[in-house]
Amino acid sequence: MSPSDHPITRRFIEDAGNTTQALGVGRVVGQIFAFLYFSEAPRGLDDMKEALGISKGSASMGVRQLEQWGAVQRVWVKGDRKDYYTANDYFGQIVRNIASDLMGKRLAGLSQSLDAAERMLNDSTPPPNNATTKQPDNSSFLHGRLQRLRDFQDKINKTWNNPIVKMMLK
Amino acid sequence: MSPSDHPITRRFIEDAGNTTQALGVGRVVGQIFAFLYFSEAPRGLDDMKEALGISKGSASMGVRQLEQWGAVQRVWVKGDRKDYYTANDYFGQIVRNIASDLMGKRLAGLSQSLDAAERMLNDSTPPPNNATTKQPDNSSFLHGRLQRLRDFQDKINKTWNNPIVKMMLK
DNA sequence: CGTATCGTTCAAAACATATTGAACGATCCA
DNA sequence: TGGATCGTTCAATATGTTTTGAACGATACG
Repeated sequence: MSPSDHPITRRFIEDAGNTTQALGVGRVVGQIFAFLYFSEAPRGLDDMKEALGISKGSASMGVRQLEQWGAVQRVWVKGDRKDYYTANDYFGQIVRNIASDLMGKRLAGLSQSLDAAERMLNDSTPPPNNATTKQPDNSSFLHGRLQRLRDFQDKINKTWNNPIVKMMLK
Repeated sequence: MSPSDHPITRRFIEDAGNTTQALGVGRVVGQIFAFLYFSEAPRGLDDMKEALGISKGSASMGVRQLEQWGAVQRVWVKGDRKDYYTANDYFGQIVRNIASDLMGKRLAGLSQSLDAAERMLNDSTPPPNNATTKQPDNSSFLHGRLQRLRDFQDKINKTWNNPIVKMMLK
């Protein structure tokens, strides 16, 4: 009995697929997770392939993604050399992992851009007492905006790492 | 002087575009916001069109999206009947607005699916003392999984509405 | 060994989404 | 009122992403 046969679980599989797609992570990822989540017994690539109507390649890539996020766990079934998987239900941890993965690089990128900006501004800043240098655009405005960005970056990091927040999601 | 001419701001415009694209919200949205964020003076659709190399239609749609999220504000420039815009820098509020918009519908969808599931399960549950009814799949397993989903839903809502979290992002 | 059965890879194709731009209605001004 | 200048819309198109599936290497087993 496959979850994709049951009208209830079929709907959740659909929902999960739409959600992961909206997150920019591909629809099959969500589908596979939901399929496993509603499977009592572990499942292999061929089960997913058949139940969800996807290719074996998709199943392989999707399940690997899920594994990297700790959303899914590989289990050994003795006497069988296929890979079998089950879904984790520590949603809080999974969400944190995914968010870290998706947000992390982006915050690092922002940090780099801010550093680069600061460097360029310092290099091109004229000696303070040289009054003749033209200042074509209002560079104090730019400084202010960059500062606001730094503040925001800090706040995000602090909120994300806040123990209370961690606990609430755990 | 347009932000898109400045090497520093040009980079932020690029970053912002990539970020919003990754969020599944379209690249121009981020580009427009960064452009406005680094413009001291208000800007009109034609400014965006020229500075970012996008069509007027894109500028119109993107700026409207930003307006709905409270990320951008319309300002009147007297003697000109064009629409001008400036960027807000209450990032915390903006993030909350966007997250509510993107997450809200999805959580509502989950809620509906859970309700529907519960209804279907109740309808098809046999009278407790009728021992002859077949129970083809382990329905207690399904119940458990649905319950875990409900718990998760609750936790997300509570965390999101928690005053501490609100304050940290404000 | 040779064969069968896995999971993985990646170029090509299918698909989905964002962007364009011409047409349009609204508004302003002479 | 007529013409000019806005912003908006939406079908067509361009762009980008996901999915497929044949080819492949690895491993188990007779």
